[in-house]
Amino acid sequence: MVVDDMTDENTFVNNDVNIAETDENNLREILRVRREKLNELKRNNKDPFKEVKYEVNSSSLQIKENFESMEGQRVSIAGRIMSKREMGKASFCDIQDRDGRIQLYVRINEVGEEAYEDFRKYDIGDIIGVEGEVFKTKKGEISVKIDKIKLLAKSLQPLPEKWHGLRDVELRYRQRYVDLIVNPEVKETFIKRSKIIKSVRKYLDNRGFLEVETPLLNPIPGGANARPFITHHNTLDIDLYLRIAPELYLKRLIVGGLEKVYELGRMFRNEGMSIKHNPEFTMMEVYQAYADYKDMMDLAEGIITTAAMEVTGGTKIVYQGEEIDLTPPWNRITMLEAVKKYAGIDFDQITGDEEARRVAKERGIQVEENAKWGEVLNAFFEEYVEDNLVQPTIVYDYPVEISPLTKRKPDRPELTERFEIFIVGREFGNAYSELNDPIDQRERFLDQMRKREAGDEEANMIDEDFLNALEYGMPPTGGLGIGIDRLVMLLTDSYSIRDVLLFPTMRPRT
RNA sequence: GACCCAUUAGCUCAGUAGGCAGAGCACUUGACUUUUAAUCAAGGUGUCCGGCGUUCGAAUCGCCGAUGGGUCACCA
Repeated sequence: MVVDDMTDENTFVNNDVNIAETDENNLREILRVRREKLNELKRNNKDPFKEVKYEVNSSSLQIKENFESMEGQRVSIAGRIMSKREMGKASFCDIQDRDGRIQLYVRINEVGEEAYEDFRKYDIGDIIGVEGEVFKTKKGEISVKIDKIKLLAKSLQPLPEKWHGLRDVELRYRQRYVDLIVNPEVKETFIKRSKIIKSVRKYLDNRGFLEVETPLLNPIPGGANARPFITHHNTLDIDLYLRIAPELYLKRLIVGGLEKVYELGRMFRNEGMSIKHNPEFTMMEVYQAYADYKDMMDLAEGIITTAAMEVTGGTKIVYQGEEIDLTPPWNRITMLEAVKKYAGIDFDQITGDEEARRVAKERGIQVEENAKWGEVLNAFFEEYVEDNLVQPTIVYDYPVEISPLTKRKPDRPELTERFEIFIVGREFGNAYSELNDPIDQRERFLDQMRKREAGDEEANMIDEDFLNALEYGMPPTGGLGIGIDRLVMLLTDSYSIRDVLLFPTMRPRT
């Protein structure tokens, strides 16, 4: 908007905080006082919200790290007031910028009487820009002796207590902005998250993988067993699903000849929430033509250990009190061996679905009435094995029944060339030699369809276009998916997925 | 979805046997020109998550509900 001749802007702008909106009379004392301060600033033509820019030439960290060379130099910095210690005609306060905190020394002689009186009214939480000289106090704290100070934004809400910070988990998730202001370790976690994602991208980019973007809005959700979110497009008048996995699109690109592709992005699954599950989460999937699942094992180790190195400086980490050694190579064990080891049952000796179900019944393992051999094997794996896989372990050769998109082992068609990565008893990745036989893929889809008709809402739907793509010929291909949120949890020692999501899904407050 | 736990001042938390609702920080006023959880003096905090009930009397006991957390189930 362009307004000419705005000689008296008070004609256009209500100078006071909107009383009707804030219902000032009903505000608590602590909130009312700050609004009154703002109104007074406006009356004195010092409305901080009219400031548009502040020239900053240093930061708290820069000053602290380079004190020797910067002592006595003038700097211009800005940040949020986090504490104040007033002593009459001189004061100390700490401001916080993106790098941390630094102490300011504000003296009436330096800033002048009017500015000093204004400063005394500034609140913890206000944002200021200051200029002054770098020095060290008697007690040895690196500080800035201020001679110019400007209020850049007024904080109308009091910050949480300086000592305990914000502890209320619900408030921390709902008002992450406050959490970030007062809990430094939260900021640290999200900086690490960003580094991990950068590291994964860099690792793949350096190896010639092409980052691509495939649709989030899918006519047919595929690539995983999960219930999707449904939405509607008005112009096309069709329901669309939010993607549950990018797999089928990425494999179309392999058919198209891109050969080495990956996508790192948000997935959506309309399922339960827990410390490990959020309805939207981030996953990386990578596909490489002419490679197999063994290649994907090496790739997975490389991606994860490189991220660990970049974020923690090593490959030995501690997660929730447990020492984890990510140094490759990781343990590798077949699912059959693992079940034999931890459950004491050799599924190689069990022939047929019926016998498998009988063994499950004996052990009190719940399986579907018509569960197949492979499904029973998987049930045993989940019940007996997973929790034991604390150190990084690659479990491979999964049964075909639970792997509808995976190539069979040439010598054992009831098994597939698939593996999952387990660390601290949790799944971190899933990979396989991709099924590229369109005839077999159609059979697998039909099998999934039968499960769907039997009431399994998570079973795959038939994706005819994907089958069509396979019919053009997809080279032998290795694919790998890594749950990024879980990786971030592992490398930041976070207990809950909500601690690595800036804005976790919450029920709206009424 | 089931079960368990939590909800008290802006924040962090006490609270009782069912009997006037508390502390620290923050805030207000005053003192203080090198403090750092600054200090000193004085001062006001409130839908005790909501509703219903029991009771002379409920923050406290009961029931229903809300939100969050945890465990389990499903999943990555």
